[in-house]
Amino acid sequence: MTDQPRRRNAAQTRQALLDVARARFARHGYAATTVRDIADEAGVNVALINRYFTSKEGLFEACLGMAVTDVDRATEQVEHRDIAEVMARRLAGASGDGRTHDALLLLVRSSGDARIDELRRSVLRAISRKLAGAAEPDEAALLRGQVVLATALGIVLLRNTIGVEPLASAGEQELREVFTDLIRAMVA
Amino acid sequence: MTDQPRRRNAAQTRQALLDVARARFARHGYAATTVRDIADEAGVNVALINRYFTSKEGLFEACLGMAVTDVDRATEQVEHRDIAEVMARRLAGASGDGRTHDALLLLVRSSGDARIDELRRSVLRAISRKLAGAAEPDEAALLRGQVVLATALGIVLLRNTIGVEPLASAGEQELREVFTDLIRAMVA
DNA sequence: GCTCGAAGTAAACGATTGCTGACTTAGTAT
DNA sequence: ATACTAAGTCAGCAATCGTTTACTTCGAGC
Repeated sequence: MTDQPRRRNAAQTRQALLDVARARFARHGYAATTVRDIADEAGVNVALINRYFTSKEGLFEACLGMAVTDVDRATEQVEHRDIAEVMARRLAGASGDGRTHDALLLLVRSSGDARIDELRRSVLRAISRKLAGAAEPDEAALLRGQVVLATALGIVLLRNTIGVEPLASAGEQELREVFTDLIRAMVA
Repeated sequence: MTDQPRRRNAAQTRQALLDVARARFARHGYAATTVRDIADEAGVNVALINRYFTSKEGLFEACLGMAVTDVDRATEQVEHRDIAEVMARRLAGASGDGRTHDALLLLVRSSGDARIDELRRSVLRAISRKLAGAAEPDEAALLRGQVVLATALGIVLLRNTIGVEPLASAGEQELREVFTDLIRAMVA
């Protein structure tokens, strides 16, 4: 917040739209999310979505880009052997840690556009490569990395979006324990 | 097929709608699926959806019910200690085995209706209870069962819906191997 | 203080959504 | 053969969707 809160600020408005859209796309999916809902929650006029992002799909793609940036930043300085530990901590984090969870959820949501879907696939592959725990994993290791990724996605789904007990309100400690066991069996 | 194919057959039409709807709801989600799409693919008039299922949500709920029946029938005569093996085989099955995969996918799709969501949660809890491998699992065992369920859901998502390689075209043998390892580490 | 471009607003557009009611057709029982 | 009911059709409703256009308002630079 280096600049004082101007009432008219394009960058700020753009960011507000991105934040709201990301959360809603992640939690309810693309089709179930309305541009009017997004604009209203962001306290912004609907037309600005098209002005800043061309279309609803453009906004979705921008959200995906932001999520990718988040994932990259969260993993770039982490040693391969520590990835699992970091992911366990993020996953087990309180439900309030929406950013990480939404980033993962976004990666399983589709807008129906083939080009965006391909982008999403490449990101998922990149993540599973890191989860495989090797710089240049062979196919078998990559497969196991993707199974770990599948578990992470499933956990976020069951825990945050659907809210299945006791997983939804499991403590960070015990969840991390289970996830660590899993990783040891899969990629260690 | 005990009765000859009459041209007008309510039960047959109803079932055709159910089959198509289940596949589309599972693969594209509730909101992204159109009643007209369902009717067209089933070769049936749109109005019949409302006649037989009251509403789009009614059809969705009926699909969920059918999926529940499928899951029950697939697990009722299986010993607790064999559940994992059975699930591994189903999961690893060819992508053509749509029924099992769609049944799982349906359980992570929401229509937005709170009552249906609660039904869905109870089904997911029941499955994870079986996966926990004990008749009366304690909370810790139940949690691990839900993590296994999360993995299964994530795998179907990545493998069938999104199509991430090499998971999407992994052979039944190797996938089953990995999943068996996972279960051994989680609930064995 | 005036101006001019950027930021934001309002209203409506065409298309599509789920759904309904009046209608037609097919099959069966008498 | 005829009548009656169930199965299926058709056209259109009201609501909502994403998007566009013309407009108003703010705020910085001269």
